[in-house]
Amino acid sequence: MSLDVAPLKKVSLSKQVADQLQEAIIDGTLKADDRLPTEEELALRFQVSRPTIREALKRLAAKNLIRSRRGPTGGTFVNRLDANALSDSLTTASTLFVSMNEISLEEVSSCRKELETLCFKEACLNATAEDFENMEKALRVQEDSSISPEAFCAADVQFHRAIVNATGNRMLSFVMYSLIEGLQPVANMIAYHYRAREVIINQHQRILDNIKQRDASVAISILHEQIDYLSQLHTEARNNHQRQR
Amino acid sequence: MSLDVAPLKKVSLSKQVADQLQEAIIDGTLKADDRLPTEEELALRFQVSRPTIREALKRLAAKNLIRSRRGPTGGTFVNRLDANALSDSLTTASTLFVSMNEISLEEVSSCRKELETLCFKEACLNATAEDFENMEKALRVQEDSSISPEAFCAADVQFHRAIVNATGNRMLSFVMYSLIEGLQPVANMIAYHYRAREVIINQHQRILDNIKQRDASVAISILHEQIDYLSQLHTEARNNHQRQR
DNA sequence: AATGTTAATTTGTCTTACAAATATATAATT
DNA sequence: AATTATATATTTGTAAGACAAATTAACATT
Repeated sequence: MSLDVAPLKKVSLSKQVADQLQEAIIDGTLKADDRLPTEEELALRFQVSRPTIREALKRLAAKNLIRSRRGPTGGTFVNRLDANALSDSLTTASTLFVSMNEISLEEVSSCRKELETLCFKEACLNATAEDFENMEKALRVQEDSSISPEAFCAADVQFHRAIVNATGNRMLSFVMYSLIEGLQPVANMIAYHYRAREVIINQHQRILDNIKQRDASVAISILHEQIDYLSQLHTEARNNHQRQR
Repeated sequence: MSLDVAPLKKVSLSKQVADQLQEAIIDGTLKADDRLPTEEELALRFQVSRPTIREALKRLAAKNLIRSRRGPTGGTFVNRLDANALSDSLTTASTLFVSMNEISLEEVSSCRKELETLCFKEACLNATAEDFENMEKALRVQEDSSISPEAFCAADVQFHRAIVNATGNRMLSFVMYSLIEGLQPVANMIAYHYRAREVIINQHQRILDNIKQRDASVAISILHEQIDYLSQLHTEARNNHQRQR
C-alpha cells in the first residue's frame, strides 16, 4: 500500500484573513495609504471575532504592510513600500540567515565583492550629481571622529547605498540592500577601532574620487582592498574573541 | 522657538514582546527547535494578557521565525531557517516591491541578467554531480506537458535555483532567491502559452548541457537569449492586456 | 495484542469589557 | 473674539474568562 495522501493542513483563521488581505494589497485592490475597515467591521465581514482579526493584522504589521493609529481619524492603513521600508524585513531575514547558518566569512565576502563590483560599474556609467552629493554626505558624517560606532556604521551603510542607488536600477538596489544591511553586525565589530575608521574613510574618499572620474576599474580595486581589509580585521577579531573564552 | 522634541512613540506591548523574543532568537538564547513556554506562562512572565502574547507570536509567525502545534507535545517552536524558509518572506517583499513600485521591466530584466550571469560563471566552476541532478530533475518536470502553469513555473524556479546553488555560495543563493522568486508572478503570465514552454525547455536543456561542459560563455549567451525572450513576451502580454480594457 | 475510550494539555477562537489615544464639537474663560 | 478647557465619540490596545479543537498518553475493553 502506498497511497499518496494530502497533507491536510488546516490553516488558522487569522492566517487566512491575513493572506486574503495581503493578496488584496498585492493585486492592488488595497492601494498605498488606503484605510482598511475598522477591526469590528472586518470581524463582521470575515465572520470571525475581533481578536482573530487583530492577530491577522499583526501578521501584516510584522511585514510592514500596514500601520495602525487610534482615534476617530485613526484606523489601519496600507503602507507605501519603498526599498528603504522593505529593507527592514530583509535585514531581519539576512541577519538571521548569517547568524543561524554560521555562514562562512568567505562566502559573504566573495558574494559582496562580486555584486558590489557590478554596482560600481553601473554607478560609474549612471551616477548623477545628486548621487555624488549623497556619497559625500555620508562620507562627511564618517569623518566626524566623535560619532558612535553605530553612527559610523550607519553612515557606512549610507555610503554604499548611495553608490548602489547611483546604478539607477531600483531592483538592483533592492537586492543589494539585503546584502549591505545584513552585514552590518559584522561591520559593527570593527568600527570600534579608531585606526580602522581612518583606513575606511580613506578608502571611501578614493572610491568616490574615482567614481566621479568614471574610472570603474580603479574604484573596484579599492573596493576589493576594503573588503579584504574588513575580512582580515573580522578574522582577527573572531580569533581574539575565541581565545578569550 | 525651535526645540527638537523626541518622537515619543509608544510601542505596543505585543510589539515589545515580539521584539524581545526575536532578539532572543537572533542572539541564540532561543535556538532552532527550542520550545517556547506556553502562551499562558509567557503571559505570566511578561505580565501581559494571553491575547497580547498571541499577537506577538503571530508577528513572529508571519516572519516564519516560529511554528505552533496544539496538544500536550505541542506548543510554539523556533524554526530552523535555511535559505528556502527565508525565501518565503523575501518573496513577499520582492513581489510587493515589484508590484507596488511599478518598477520597469527593463530594470528587473537587466538586474536578473547581470546577477545570474555571475552565478553561471561560478556554477561552471563549482557545480557538482548532485547539482546537475537537481537541474535535470527540474527540467524533466517541465517537459511533462500535462502539468499546470503553476507547476511549470515552480519547476522553472527550481531549475534556476539549482544553478544558483551550484555556485556553492550560500549567501549568493540567498540573495538570488529573492530575485528569482520575486519574479515568478511575471513568469506566471507567460507559462500559459504552450509554445513558450517549448522554447524555455529547449533553452534550459542547452544551458544545462553547456554548464556540464563548463562552458560559461555559451551558457550565458543562452541565458541572455531567454531573458530577452521573456521580456518580449511579457511586453506583448502587457500590451494585449491594456488593449483589452 | 489490537482497539477503543478517557483525560489532560496546549493552541485556536469567541465574547465582553474596559483603557488609551485622538479628533471634533461645545462650553467656559480671559 | 480668541483661546482654552471640557465633554464626547471613535478606533485601536489590552484584559479576562470561557469553550472548542487538536493531539498525546494512559487506561480500559474486547
